[in-house]
Amino acid sequence: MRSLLTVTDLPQLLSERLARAFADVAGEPADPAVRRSDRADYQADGALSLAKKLRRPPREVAAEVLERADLDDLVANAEVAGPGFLNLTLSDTALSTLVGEMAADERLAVAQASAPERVLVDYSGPNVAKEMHVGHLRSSIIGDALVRVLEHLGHDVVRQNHIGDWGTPFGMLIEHMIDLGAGETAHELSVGDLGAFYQDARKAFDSDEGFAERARRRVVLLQSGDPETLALWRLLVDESARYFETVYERLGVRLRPEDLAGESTYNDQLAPVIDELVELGLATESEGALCAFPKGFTGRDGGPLPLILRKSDGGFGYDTTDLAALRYRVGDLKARRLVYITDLGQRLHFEMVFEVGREAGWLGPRAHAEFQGFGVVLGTDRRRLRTRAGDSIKLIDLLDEAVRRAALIVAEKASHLSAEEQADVAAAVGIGALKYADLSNDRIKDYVFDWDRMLSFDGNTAPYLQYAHARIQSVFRRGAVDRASLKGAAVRLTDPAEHALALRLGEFEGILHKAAGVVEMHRICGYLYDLATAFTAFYERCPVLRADDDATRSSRLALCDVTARVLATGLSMLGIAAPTRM
RNA sequence: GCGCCCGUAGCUCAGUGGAUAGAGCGACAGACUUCUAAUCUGUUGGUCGGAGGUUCGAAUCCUCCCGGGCGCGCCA
Repeated sequence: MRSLLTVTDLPQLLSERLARAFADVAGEPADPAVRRSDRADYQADGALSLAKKLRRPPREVAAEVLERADLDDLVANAEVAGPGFLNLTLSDTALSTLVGEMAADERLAVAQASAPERVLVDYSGPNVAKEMHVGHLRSSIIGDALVRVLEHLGHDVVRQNHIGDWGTPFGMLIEHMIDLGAGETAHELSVGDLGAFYQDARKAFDSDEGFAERARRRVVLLQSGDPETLALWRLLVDESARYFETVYERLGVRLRPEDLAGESTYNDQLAPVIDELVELGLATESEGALCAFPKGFTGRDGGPLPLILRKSDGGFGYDTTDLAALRYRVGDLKARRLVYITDLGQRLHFEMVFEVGREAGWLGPRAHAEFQGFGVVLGTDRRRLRTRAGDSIKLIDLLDEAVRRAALIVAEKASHLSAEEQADVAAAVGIGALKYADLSNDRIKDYVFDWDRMLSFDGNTAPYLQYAHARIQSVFRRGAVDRASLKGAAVRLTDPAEHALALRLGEFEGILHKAAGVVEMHRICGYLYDLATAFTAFYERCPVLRADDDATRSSRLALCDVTARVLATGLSMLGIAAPTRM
């Protein structure tokens, strides 16, 4: 039987304890269905469905479960209520023990996975020589947050930045680079003027037949491995990669050059992959192209829907590349869980890729792939976020504006800080607000982008959480408290607000597991907001530095310390900084 | 045409089988010689898009309909 010393996930702990009793009563495993409750700390609703199965009165079943459950060390009060709910109130001593465990541990008693899983996360995926936009923002920060949580939980994470670094556009891009000269190209790309570079190349391609012809020839040279062409291509890719790095650095997304695994990575695997699919009988000739028809997908005409393995002109498209990437990730990188984070528009494509992967035996018992898509970013007019001219907004412009707006607020409200500190805080608040606005919404839904709302210090925003964190820090400063000394502090909960705060603290670990499992970072956001709310209620009611006696004071300081660390750790899981002064 | 996703308070969003559906903003009324008022307290506000169904119990599961978005063979 697990105790508070090994588990800091309260609902899970209660669930485990009750599960034994439920199993005894049911004669087989039965879900206790533990939930938060507004009538107690938690409620367990499992007796109702179990009663139905056993054809017994629900309250009688609930009472028997309670009779058999071993909850004495955790629960102060447990009773059958309503039609057969079990209302559970945690004991203050149990919660004190739990907070004490968190206070004494660097990791806030969040366990590392005993059986780490190799998880591959595919995210960000910008295109070479093209500007990054809001779509890359979502993929980048959701992926980054997922990676941070998985790593914190002790998993073995492989990041893959599947950049667009191959294909027919590179003919025109390389020719445009030749026209500009390498030096000028490097300059344009390094200063982040990729939009102009790409558009100029496109313009030349569309308006100048001679250029278009050169571009087409250049594609052939590129695909045939012409050394000079490859060198030019390499330059283009390297310059773009450098640019991506500066954006990631600015955003606080921890993608590195070694995480790059663009489409070109799989060039020499395309033919072998096709050979394997042919051998397995999964490839079919159709309309001059070689196709795979995964089971269960139909097209406009009601016929089977293909992935094009080899185009009728002999070339390869992204279907083949994504299949090769899948095979490589499972076979060579040994990933057991693969998470793809792209916009929802690509769902069908990836579901088809995964189905072929299953039919080919790459996926199955040894590995599974998940498509975790996200919705689009809308303006306050409820239409896709764009510039007034109708272009997609450059990601870097968005970052600049976030920090600029935050700086105005900081200058007004934190004039007591030095100019340098103000700049740091503005960056943390601006970028944090931008990321939090995205992460705090359900990934699958579209969300409305609104500067005023995301930068507000009220409500479920990054600035509110950052401020809550900074306020706690100021308590330590004001009281000249050595936080290290709080590690062994005895926690005593007396006020209901302390009890409520401790409950929320005891849910941290479980939230991380849940968020990583279903790739829903907004669960972490909602949790941190609840925690901050519980803290401010505590802070309003319970004097800390002015507590009546030393024992209460040190207990409350320990609550402050653990809360601050959960907030900072939680925000860091989201890739958001928590300044100590604001 | 077929498929996928979304529809919850005036606005922005939580809540996916449990008790009276929650939060922030807005509006209204309060609380600062501050442990940081960048905060907090209270009031206001909902036929959970609609109609059937399953269930002891449905915002949540099923079916149909309405509205919005996206996708459906050689672009990614």
